[in-house]
Amino acid sequence: MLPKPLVAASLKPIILSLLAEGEMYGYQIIHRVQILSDGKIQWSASKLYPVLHSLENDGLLEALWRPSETGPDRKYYRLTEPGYRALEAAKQDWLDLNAILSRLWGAEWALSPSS
Amino acid sequence: MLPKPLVAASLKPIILSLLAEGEMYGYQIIHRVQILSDGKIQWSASKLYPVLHSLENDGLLEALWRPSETGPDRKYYRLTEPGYRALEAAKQDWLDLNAILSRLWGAEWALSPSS
DNA sequence: TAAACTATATCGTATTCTGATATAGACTCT
DNA sequence: AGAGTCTATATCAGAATACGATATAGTTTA
Repeated sequence: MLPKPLVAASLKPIILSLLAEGEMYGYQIIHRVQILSDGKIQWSASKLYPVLHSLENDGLLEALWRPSETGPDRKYYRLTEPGYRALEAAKQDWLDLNAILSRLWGAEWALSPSS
Repeated sequence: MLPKPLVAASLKPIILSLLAEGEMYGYQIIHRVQILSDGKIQWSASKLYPVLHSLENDGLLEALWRPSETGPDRKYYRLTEPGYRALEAAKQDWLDLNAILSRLWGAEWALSPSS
């Protein structure tokens, strides 16, 4: 399990990244992140849903209800155009911070993205 | 300026890293971080001091007052042995998170630390 | 002697987080 | 049919955290 501040810092970037790959619903995101992170990140529903609502409110996501074949309806989210731009900005922030840390932790920490 | 959650996530790791290079006092840390980050991270005194106290309380830092030639006394901090270990743990956490993000953002984001 | 700068410290509000709880559809079992 | 479980979204209230404002105080400048 990663420390709380790291989990908090990666929350929005990860949501945006997952949705950039295709639409997903809340529970699905939680399970996907659990797998993706080898269990190092575990989001609760009460953590995820308010963030989804706030991203939707900011116009970065849009939601659509779809029926499930095996349970209650699901609310699928997908990225809007501003959402894609926010994702690029988030990547750049991460790049900036890694650059700062690489000044402290040495060259082997430096990322060299093609962008 | 980096987003608030990223600043929060990097706060303790950066403090530990700076002090691993030698003892420093609060104001000095604030100025150093400002330079180090090209202004992308700007800590206020009211943000830094409580964190220094909490790290000291956790036994990761120890403090010693020294006179200044040009103003009020300064409280210098240095890493304790647990502090050095906490720094290594923080680096590992960062490494883990970058690995997770690299699964989303592609191979060019992967760090290959010698560790 | 007053203003400006350095330096540490803390308070009280504001914000953010999250465990607990609510709602509800579908499925299983007896 | 009723009870229990699982999936799924949603919200609230207390807890934890963040931070602007403010306080204290020594030194320097004017």
